[in-house]
Parts: sequence; structure tokens; C-alpha cells
Amino acid sequence: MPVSDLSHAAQDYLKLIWNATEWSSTPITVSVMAERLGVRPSTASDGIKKLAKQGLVTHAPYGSIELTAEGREHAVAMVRRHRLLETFLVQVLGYGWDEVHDEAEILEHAVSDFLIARIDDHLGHPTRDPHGDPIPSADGKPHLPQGILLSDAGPESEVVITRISDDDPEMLRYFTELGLAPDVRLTVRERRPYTDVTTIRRQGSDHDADLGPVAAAAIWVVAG
Amino acid sequence: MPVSDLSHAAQDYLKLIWNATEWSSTPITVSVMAERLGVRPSTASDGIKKLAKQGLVTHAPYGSIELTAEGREHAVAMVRRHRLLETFLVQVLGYGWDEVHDEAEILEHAVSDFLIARIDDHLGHPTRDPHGDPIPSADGKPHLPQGILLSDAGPESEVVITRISDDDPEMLRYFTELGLAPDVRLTVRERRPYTDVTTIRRQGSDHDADLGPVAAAAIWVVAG
DNA sequence: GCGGAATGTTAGACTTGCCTAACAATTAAG
DNA sequence: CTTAATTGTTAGGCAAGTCTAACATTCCGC
Repeated sequence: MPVSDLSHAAQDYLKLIWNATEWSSTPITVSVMAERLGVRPSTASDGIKKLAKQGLVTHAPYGSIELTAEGREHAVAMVRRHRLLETFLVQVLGYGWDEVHDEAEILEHAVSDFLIARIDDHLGHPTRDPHGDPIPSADGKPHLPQGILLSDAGPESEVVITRISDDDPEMLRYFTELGLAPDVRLTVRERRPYTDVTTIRRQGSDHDADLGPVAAAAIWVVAG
Repeated sequence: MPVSDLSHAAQDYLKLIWNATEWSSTPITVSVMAERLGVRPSTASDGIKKLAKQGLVTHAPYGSIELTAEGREHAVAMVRRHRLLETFLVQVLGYGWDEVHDEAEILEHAVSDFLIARIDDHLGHPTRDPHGDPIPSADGKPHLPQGILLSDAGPESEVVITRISDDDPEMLRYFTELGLAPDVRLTVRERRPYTDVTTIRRQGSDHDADLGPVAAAAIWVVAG
């Protein structure tokens, strides 16, 4: 069954469960899902039960929520759609990287597999989206996220940004001001323990910038 | 209220009513609407009643169906979306003109006004879609369809194709084979009364082609 | 290891859009 | 001009997805 046969709601649920495990290993809960989807916990609980009945997730009452192989396949297909759409909107239609998330969130439910293939061709089979997130390939091959949170990087380390969470457009605009984007190299200067402020300097810049804990936890880096 | 606040169904109903009056003056009926929308007449009847309650159409039981000013505005907005999307798919993503209709039919419900504006910019504000249909402007200005059906053109007349109905992809592929497309010039050679076959010759071609009544009624032309 | 707080589930209701079946109105044929 | 066919409407149901309210379970602090 193609992913487009699932209801919009089912597509959203699966993608969210998958996303939650991409960059962290803490399993997702019903209330977190409800909050992210903008529905009541009762609605999310119900939805999960339906997905379980369809064999797309495993879930016993009060138990953990896990994707089955089939569920993961559909989730990855949705993530691929989302990230290709974001890349397309930025590269072809001149969107800012802070403007693409919501638009892609809607379009991903409407596009055909054919259109996604055309977009992929037109972009030359990109492997990362505008926020640095890896774009799963058409055959749903596992892709390997890597990197650590900037907030976990040791002081005096040299790092390269690999991805920036697109959850908060406001924060993306702030990062743009600071010149922070995927593939930008920077030095972690200091981390003040109590205030949890991370001081960084962008390569090529002549001054430091301070990031609060939320900002530093939205940026993933690798040593470099 | 923006057109995107309407339900998908309402958007479809309004666009269909508008489309029905663009190229012909016979008013649309409940059963024709139901058939075009792929629903039962009872469903269409119900839907129209709801639109009437919202002030988007006027309709008394068993009476005619007419758009109000507000309904027409929304309908035109949907037609604009549809035709810009079709144009974009052909010009930017390499779709064939026979492949765009269904895709646009779905996307038109999902795109934002912002995205439509970007597409319009990117295409340089086109005025006609791949089938020759006029693209309403952003301010919903009335646009003036013109032309007569090829099936109504007199024999020995020289005409230019202005539009070709995109209702039937199969027929579009046939027209592609014959080299028939918007802006193509041709001569009407003959119309045989009983079989209703129209014989034409494309400018530059060295042989005639015969069109059945359905095909000749899918092509609009102007004298030229 | 108890008890309250947090989290998750169930029950019942509402909305939208669709259906079938029965009925009403209009149209058209003879 | 009458009646049969066509067309349109209403009534009643169903499924999906949402809600609130009530209830169940689990977790955590003491």
C-alpha cells in the first residue's frame, strides 16, 4: 500500500513518531504527540490505537509506541516528501529557510509520488534539506544522522554545523542574523555552567556570540 | 474570508459551477455536478444547499444554481490556482500537458496564497495555461474567453486554436500526435453532416486529419 | 511502598462529507 | 393533458477525526 493511501492524520502520526526518534533516543509519549499535533491527548491516544490496528505501530495500552517495519517505511516516505519539498521551495521558488516548514507540512499530504520524483530529478537528487537534515532516498534506505548537540560540545572544540532544527522559524531568523547555517564552521569558546550560555565564534567572524540553552540545543555539530 | 478557509468540497463545487459557465451558457444542473464530482446527486444537492446557506450561491429547491459575487470570487481564485499550477508543472517540472490536470486538481487545495504568488512571479505572470485557458489575475479581474468551437467553424475557414479542453488526457495525447495545440493555425477543410466528421489541415502539414464530433468540440478557435 | 500528580484511555457527542432509499417536482412523450 | 421518465430533495446512517468529561494506570517523592 502506498503512503498516499493513508489518511492525513495517519501520515502525520507516523512521521511524528519517526521524527521523535531521529535525533534522540527517548521514546515519544502520547501527550508529547498530542501537543506537537495540536490535538487533545484523547485524540492522539485514539489515533495510535487505530494505527496499531492497521499494523503500522506497536502499542499496548499505557505501553511504548514503536513503528513497525511497514509503519517506518511510510514515515520515511513522508519525511522524504517533506524535505524534498523544503529544498525545492528554497532553491527554486526563493523561500527563506524559515518559511518552508509550514508550507511543506501541508504539501507533503497532497503531492503524488510522480511529482516528488520530478522534484528530486530537478534538484539533482539532493541529500540534505535547507536545515541540513538528510533526505531519505527513494528506496527508503536508512540514512545515518550524525553529530552531537552544540550544547553538548566541549569548550575550545572546532565544529561544523550539520543540522539546525526547523521547529521554530523565529529562531531560524535569529540564526540567519548570526550567520549560522548548515556547513558553517565555528569554535566553541566557553560554556558557563549555571546560566547554560554557550559562547561561539563563527569562522571568519571577529566577535563572539552567545547562545542560550534552547538555541544551542537546536544546533547539531560534528568535530571538524 | 480567504478561499483557503473553505472546505475542499466547497472549493470544488464553486470551481465547477464557474467552469460550467466559462465556455457555455447552459446553466449547470445538480446531476451534472454530481457526475463531474464523482458523487451521488443527493450529495451534490446537499452541498449546494450548504453553499447557499453560506451565501456563496443562490439556489431555491429545483431552481437554478448561480454564484453570488463572493462565490464567484472564490471560484476564480481556485481557477487561478489550478491554471498557474498546471503551467508551473509543465514549464518547470517537465510534465506533459496531458499529465497536469489531476495533479493540479489536488494541489490547488493545498497551496498557500504565498506559494501561488511565488509561482506566478517565477513564471513571469503568465496569462494562459498549457491548454490555452486564460489565467485569472490575482485581483480576480474578469477575463474574457473568446472563440468558437471548432465543430462550429465553417468549412474552408482559416482559424487559430485558442484553447483545448483538458477534460480527457487520452484525447490530449491524440492531439499531441496530430500536432494540435494552442496557437496552432489550421484550415477547416470539410464537415460531413451525417457522420459529423470535421476534416482539418494543420498549417505546415501536407495532409488532412479527421476529427470526430467529440474531438472537434474540445477545441476552441478564432478566425485568423 | 503509599498516595497524589501526571499521564493515558474510554465513553459519548458533534461535524463533515459521503452513502442508500424513499419521496417530490419537473419535464417530455404520446 | 396525462402519465412516465428524469431530475432533485429529504431522511437516516456511517466513518473519520475531533472534542469534553470521566475514569484508569503509572510514576515519583517522601
